[in-house]
Amino acid sequence: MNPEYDKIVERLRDADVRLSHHRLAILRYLCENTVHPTADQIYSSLHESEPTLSKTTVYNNLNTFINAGILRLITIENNETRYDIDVEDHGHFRCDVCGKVYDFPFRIGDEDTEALEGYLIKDRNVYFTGICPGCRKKDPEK
Amino acid sequence: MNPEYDKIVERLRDADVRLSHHRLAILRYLCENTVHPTADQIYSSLHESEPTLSKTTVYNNLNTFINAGILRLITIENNETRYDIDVEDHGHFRCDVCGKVYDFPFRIGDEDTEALEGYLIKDRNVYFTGICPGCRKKDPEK
DNA sequence: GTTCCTGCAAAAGCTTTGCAGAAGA
DNA sequence: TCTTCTGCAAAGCTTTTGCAGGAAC
Repeated sequence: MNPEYDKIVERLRDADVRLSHHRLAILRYLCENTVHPTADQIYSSLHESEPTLSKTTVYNNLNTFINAGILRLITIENNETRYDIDVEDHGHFRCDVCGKVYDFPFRIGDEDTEALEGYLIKDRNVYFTGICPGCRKKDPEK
Repeated sequence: MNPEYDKIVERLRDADVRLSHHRLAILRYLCENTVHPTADQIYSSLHESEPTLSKTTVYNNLNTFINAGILRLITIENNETRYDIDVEDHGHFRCDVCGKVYDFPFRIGDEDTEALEGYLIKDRNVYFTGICPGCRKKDPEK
C-alpha cells in the first residue's frame, strides 16, 4: 500500500472522524490506487465490493478527507475533479490523448517564490499537459 | 491594452476566424481585463454595453479562441473555469479568502523537465493557493 | 442515548448542443 | 450567395443539499 493507510487511519481517529465501513473502504481505495481518480471512478470501482455505497457518500467522504487534511484536490481539466492522497511535492502530467495523469518529481525552490513575499502559501501545484510517450508511439506525427 | 489586441486580431484573420462584433468585444474585454475572468464575469461585464450578447456566445467564442491558440484555460478551483490571454509563462496565486487570482513570474527550467523525457509538453501550469497580503492584514491570526 | 453517517431524490451550478434566423465575407 | 455566428431553450454533467433512517461511539 503506497501512502500508509494505517497512519492515515490514526490521523482520522485523532481528528475525531468516525471510522465507518464505507469511509475506510474509500480511504483504502485511495491508498491502493494513487492514480488521481475522479469521484466517479472511485464510486464505480467500489460499487462491486460495496453494493450499498452511494455516490453521495463518496462525495461526502472525499470532502471530509480534504477538510481533515489527508487528501488534496487537483483540478487539471475542467469538469474533472481528481483526488490525490500523496502529499509530497510533485508535478502532474496529463496526456491530451489518453487522459492519463502521470506523476513526476518537481521541486519548487525558494528562489521560485521570491516574488510572493508577504503571501502565505498553503498549496503548490504544477501540472503540464501534452502527449505521453505511449500515445506518441501510436501516432508519431503528433 | 495589455496583450496586443491588434496583433491578436491579425492572428484570428489569418486563422480564418470571422471578426464578428461580439467576438471582437469579448476579445477586447480579455485584453483589457487580464484578471483571469470566468465566463460569467465576462458575460456580466459585457452585458451592459452589449445587451444582445448571450452567454452561449461567450462560451462559443472562448472555445473558438482556445482552438485558435490565442487563449488558455486555467482551472484553479473546481467549478470555476478561468481564461487567461497572457501566454507568457507565469504562475498563478489564488487567495483562499478573497478568491482573487494574482500572477507572479515563474520560470520552469530545463532541469525541471528532465524526468519527462519522451513526453511532448504542450502546456505548463503552476498555481499556488494560500492567503494574499491584503487578507492577512485584515485577519493577522491566519 | 447522542451524534454523526448514509442514501435517496431533488436541486443547483456550469457548460454544451440543436436548430432556426441573422450577420459576416 | 455561402458559410459561419448567434441566441434561445433544453439537455448533460458533476457536485451539493435536505431529510429520514441507520450506524458509530
